[in-house]
Amino acid sequence: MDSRIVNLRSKLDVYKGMTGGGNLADCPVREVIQGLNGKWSSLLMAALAEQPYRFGELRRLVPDISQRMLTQTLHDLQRDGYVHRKVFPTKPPSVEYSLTDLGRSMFGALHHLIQWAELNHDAVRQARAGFDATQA
Amino acid sequence: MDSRIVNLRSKLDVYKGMTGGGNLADCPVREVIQGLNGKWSSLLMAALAEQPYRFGELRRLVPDISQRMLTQTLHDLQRDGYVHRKVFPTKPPSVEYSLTDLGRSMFGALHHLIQWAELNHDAVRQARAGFDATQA
DNA sequence: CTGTATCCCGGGGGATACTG
DNA sequence: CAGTATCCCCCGGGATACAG
Repeated sequence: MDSRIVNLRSKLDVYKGMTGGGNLADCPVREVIQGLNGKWSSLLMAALAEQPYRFGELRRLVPDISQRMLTQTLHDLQRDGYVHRKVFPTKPPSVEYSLTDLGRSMFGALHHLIQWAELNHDAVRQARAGFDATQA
Repeated sequence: MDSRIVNLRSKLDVYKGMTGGGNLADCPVREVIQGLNGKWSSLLMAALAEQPYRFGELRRLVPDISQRMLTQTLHDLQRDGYVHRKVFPTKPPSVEYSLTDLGRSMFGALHHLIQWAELNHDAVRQARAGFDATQA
């Protein structure tokens, strides 16, 4: 069996998470991808991939995030199973956020994209500049 | 030199695209990542990774995208250098969209995330369901 | 210290109609 | 066929104030 045959499965079908007639509206892959679409999701994943952090540490680490969005993004990441929230019943209370196994697994994939962006952001910048120049 | 030393470079620093005191506000990696944050960007990249498509073909391929967002998303992807737009001066005119080398390179990285999503969306779904159950 | 609760604004994104 | 143009709505996300 030619391995190219395998590759004939449409990348769009892979995206849809199903082959052929699947309804694109509610497709599982899109749900997952959009969970990372927030302004701060991937950044916080990168931070927590480094080590567990407390709430205040994260806030200092990412100075331009609002308290509201930090809470909400962590909440969303926890909901999707990427982040574990551990409360220490001290006074005043402290909370530690860390990646779950699922979160580390997901970041392994996300990391490729981040590394690509680091290596190629110059090319993207130039593409934008060139494109904008012609549109002027 | 211990290879673990290399890994000591903070994943957050990698994300910032600079080490240490970089300003997180305007960091190149974030710019690139957010270029893919749109609702339709990654989906269209997946489609065009398969093969070049004409405008109308894409619209039929993704029935739930509005004409406006298809135009705009393709425009944005072209601006970032991922997509090439080729006009055939026929009557009526036809336009073909395809990935550039940069686009194919970027999709190579994005593909990891899409594949991960396909393999693990069940786990994410369950995490969400479990989380929502406790919050009820 | 770690959050909610409100208020508010800008922009992403849908529906529809019109043009080359 | 492949777009623009316009209108409009919703919600992501910031600022601020309050609470356990």
